[in-house]
Amino acid sequence: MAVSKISEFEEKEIELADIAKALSHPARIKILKILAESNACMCGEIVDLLPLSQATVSQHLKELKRVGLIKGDIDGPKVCYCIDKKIFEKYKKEFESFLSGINELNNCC
Amino acid sequence: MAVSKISEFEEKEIELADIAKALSHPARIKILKILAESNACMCGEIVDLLPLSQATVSQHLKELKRVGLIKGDIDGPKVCYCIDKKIFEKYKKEFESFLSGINELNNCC
DNA sequence: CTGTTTTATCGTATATTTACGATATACAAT
DNA sequence: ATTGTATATCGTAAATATACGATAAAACAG
Repeated sequence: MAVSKISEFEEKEIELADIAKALSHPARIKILKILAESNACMCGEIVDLLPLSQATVSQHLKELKRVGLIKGDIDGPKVCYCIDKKIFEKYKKEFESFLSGINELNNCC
Repeated sequence: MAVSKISEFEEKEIELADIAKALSHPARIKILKILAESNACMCGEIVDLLPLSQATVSQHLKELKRVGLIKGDIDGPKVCYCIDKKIFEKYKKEFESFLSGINELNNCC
């Protein structure tokens, strides 16, 4: 049991769910805010702004990288993370299109 | 270990992550689409449109109910599910506001 | 009351996520 | 070469999510 059935859904549904999954932890929401609103971008700076260990923050950064929302530029021994504008914009549009589609409802109750 | 640190984040970040979590499975994306685009709303009808068992679909409906995105009106032995327009609209706005805020970036790399 | 239909919940197995310490790696400076 | 700094990865423990069969509960039909 608990064999994943995700592959039995449509590509679009899987993608939307995957983007949502990347945003489904407050640490990852906060990381995106930090990258957007402050000048902080080094992994270490982000760690200092979160109530989590360096290893755990690194894992959250990896999840954001997995879906492409952020990318990391190596700068000597450090890594400068930033939002991938292009991919972020693409996902933002897809998500908003989904949400707007849901809003034109024919509610039966 | 694996003691949750979620309570150490800000209320807004927790809420956004929680909405995203509710949308983080293709079955739940599809359920919302079904409720919006078709006349189906009974639990049984939804089950017939998904590649999952009745018990599993019921669990996914419960998760969507948990955050308030849908509600279920009891109709005899059946339950008619529908999107809670008010809460959906509220969350939609919060999410879009978050996404737009991220878009005005001061990228350092 | 009995049987049928519909949905929720329980119990359970497995998979995935979250979290961290320890360690490895990669580079810069001395 | 050695030392220090920054980050990723490994190993592991605990928590949560996913999935389903079986069963319970609720409401109606006959």
